[in-house]
Amino acid sequence: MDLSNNTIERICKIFGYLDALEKRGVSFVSSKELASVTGATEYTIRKDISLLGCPGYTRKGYEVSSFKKELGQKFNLTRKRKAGIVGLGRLGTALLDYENFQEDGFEIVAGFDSNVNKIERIRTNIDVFPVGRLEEIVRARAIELGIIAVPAGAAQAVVDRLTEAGVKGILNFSPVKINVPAGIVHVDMDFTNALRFIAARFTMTKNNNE
Amino acid sequence: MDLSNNTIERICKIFGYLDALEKRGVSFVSSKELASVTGATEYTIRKDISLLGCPGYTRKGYEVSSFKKELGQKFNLTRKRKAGIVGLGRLGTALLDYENFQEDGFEIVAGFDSNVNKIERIRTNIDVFPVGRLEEIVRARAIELGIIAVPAGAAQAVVDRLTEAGVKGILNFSPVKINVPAGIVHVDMDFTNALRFIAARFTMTKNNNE
DNA sequence: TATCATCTGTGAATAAATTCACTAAATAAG
DNA sequence: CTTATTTAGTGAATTTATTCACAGATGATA
Repeated sequence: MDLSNNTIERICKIFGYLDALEKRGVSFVSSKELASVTGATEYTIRKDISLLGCPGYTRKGYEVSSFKKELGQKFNLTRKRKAGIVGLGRLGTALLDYENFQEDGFEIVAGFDSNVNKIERIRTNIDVFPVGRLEEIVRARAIELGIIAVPAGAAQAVVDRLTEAGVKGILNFSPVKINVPAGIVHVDMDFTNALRFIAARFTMTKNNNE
Repeated sequence: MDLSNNTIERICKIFGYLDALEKRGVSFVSSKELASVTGATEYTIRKDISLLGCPGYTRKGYEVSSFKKELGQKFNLTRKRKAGIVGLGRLGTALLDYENFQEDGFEIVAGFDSNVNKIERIRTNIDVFPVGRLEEIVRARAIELGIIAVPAGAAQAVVDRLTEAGVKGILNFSPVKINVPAGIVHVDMDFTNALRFIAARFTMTKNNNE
């Protein structure tokens, strides 16, 4: 199977939506509804789903719980993934206790910071360590995902250490481009860049009379 | 001018990189270097830039400061944009003091929360208000960008109020799909979905023997 | 000064992604 | 029971995005 990033992104959104539908007790969902959730068209959604080989039912749509289950299996979204957060500033500590991670199949099993005093002051249920113990803890706890919330200047060094220690994916909140070895998946969450994108789109929008 | 989202995204990344180069005193940058920063190829970068009509110089590349200046003008990235944050939980308060916003042309001029007690406890230099005063403050301070950091259930109502009050762009940190009126630009920053995307890509990666 | 290497710019070619147009099936309505 | 409506599935057509191939330019080198 060789799916494009766009397709995978849509499927991930769909998975989250199916989860919400399931909790609400909804049993079927149409490609049209999924289209509106993902921002794609119903054609694209049906193409995506047909690539996965999941069945839909005429005049009903896709059966929520079995569809979700199948996506979970196909993309290994059922098993809990262990993650560690490096950098426990304002953002890092906020992420430590971000409830949605825990609810949605991800488990934060460690936090790291270079400032030992800060570590002692942090009040959280999650174990926090000095960054010197990063490799040790990543290995010991089989951490698969690294979440980077350190300042820009420290990001690449953290990436190198995380990947060296065996992390397979990285979610990067630092506002710099990071280099990861081949085979390591990473996603950048650059807040400033997102705001810039929005501002840039202002100027592209019709009837823009600023 | 009619640029694709992909192009605008690359341009935004380039703008940020140019800013960093300028601070380092670098005067020229090649399409190859910009390609590695954005994750695109040098061909794509040159196409993007040629769409904008910015000049490059043979055997030198693009002149950093004039290129940055021109991008700033074309996309209105020079003027400071005012933003407000709604929802002052862990994440919202972290964003209130996120230094990079201030450095990069965005100014957080207000925070809002529904919990009045919480508002009194928050220690920050930014003015915080009960969410009841949202429309009033958005209008009074000419806030253009809304940053949403409220729980999922409250997100759509906040979107409606922000857009009604005249906000032109929204950065959504809540993990639900929001509906915005036509003409309003928005970007979703769904952390859980980003982790899901990474996990899903694990299964697509070659030599994946988990 | 002649040659070489490098870098942009861009039309053409290719590849990728999306949309269309239509079929088939199943439920609902009359 | 018949007809209309809704919904998935999918090959073909279209559109969009990327890459290629190469011309043109300029600084470096010998």
